Amino acid sequence: MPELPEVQTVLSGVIPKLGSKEILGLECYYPGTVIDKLSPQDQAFPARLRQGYRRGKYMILEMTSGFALIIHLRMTGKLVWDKDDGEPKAHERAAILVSGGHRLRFIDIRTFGKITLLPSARVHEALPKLGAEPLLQGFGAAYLSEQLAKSKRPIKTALLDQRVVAGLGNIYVCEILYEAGVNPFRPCNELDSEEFARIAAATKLILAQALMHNGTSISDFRRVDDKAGEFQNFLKVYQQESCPQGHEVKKVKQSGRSTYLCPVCQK
DNA sequence: CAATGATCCTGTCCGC
DNA sequence: TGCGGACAGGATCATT
Repeated sequence: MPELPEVQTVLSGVIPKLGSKEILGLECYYPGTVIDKLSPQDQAFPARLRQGYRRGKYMILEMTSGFALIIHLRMTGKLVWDKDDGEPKAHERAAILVSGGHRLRFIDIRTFGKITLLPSARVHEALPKLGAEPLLQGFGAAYLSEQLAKSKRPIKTALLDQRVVAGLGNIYVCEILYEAGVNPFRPCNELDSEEFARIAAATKLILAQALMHNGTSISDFRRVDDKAGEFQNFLKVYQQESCPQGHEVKKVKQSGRSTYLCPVCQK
């Protein structure tokens, strides 16, 4: 599922495709996929891309017209660069039309993904409250400890909370906690500063490695050019039978989600 | 306020 | 071969 490394990988592919081409419009083929916050007389198109950036799992495309698109892939969303034959493909919920006969197809089997069109000045208020960017300096052992030291929540649940850390999902949280040697069920308030430090370091390490390998193609994640990521080849516990030490990996339900862990390596 | 559960949705896989 | 059910899980909203 698209988490920070996958979203960043998709965005890094989208930016050069749009390049200096003209963005002609935004079409919606499934009710609710496009959230249009403009009044009818507003002119968002045509425009060019001014800048594209990521915040948590959100992609933000700011256009020269002063308007912006916020794109969230949720679970099955994909952005596919393709020739424009004027027809939406299977599961295509929306499309960004581009000059030169191309379109960026928003393909999303389970329809949870969203594209929001709004004035650039309102992007900040339109995004939900998000925690620290895990790859930036503000995120570290001190931040995690400050955020979580008093919480009784299991550490895994806390790391999935986008208000604490922006961009983590089920796959990377499982991998991070294995790397840190911390059991996902441990309550946050029972973790010591050394364990918070290991979790923070593991977060940065795992995300950097995943980014280097263009994300994880579990199920059907693809880049804009339809290439798969490669980090699935480096997973140590998620959907694995045994950990690198040869211990059996356990799969257990934790607040409705599958948690993969090695009970021997993770204390 | 914190924690849990339901909800949205469809393709895939498993057992019978 | 077909069918029902479990499962996948990000984010939001409702409930306890």
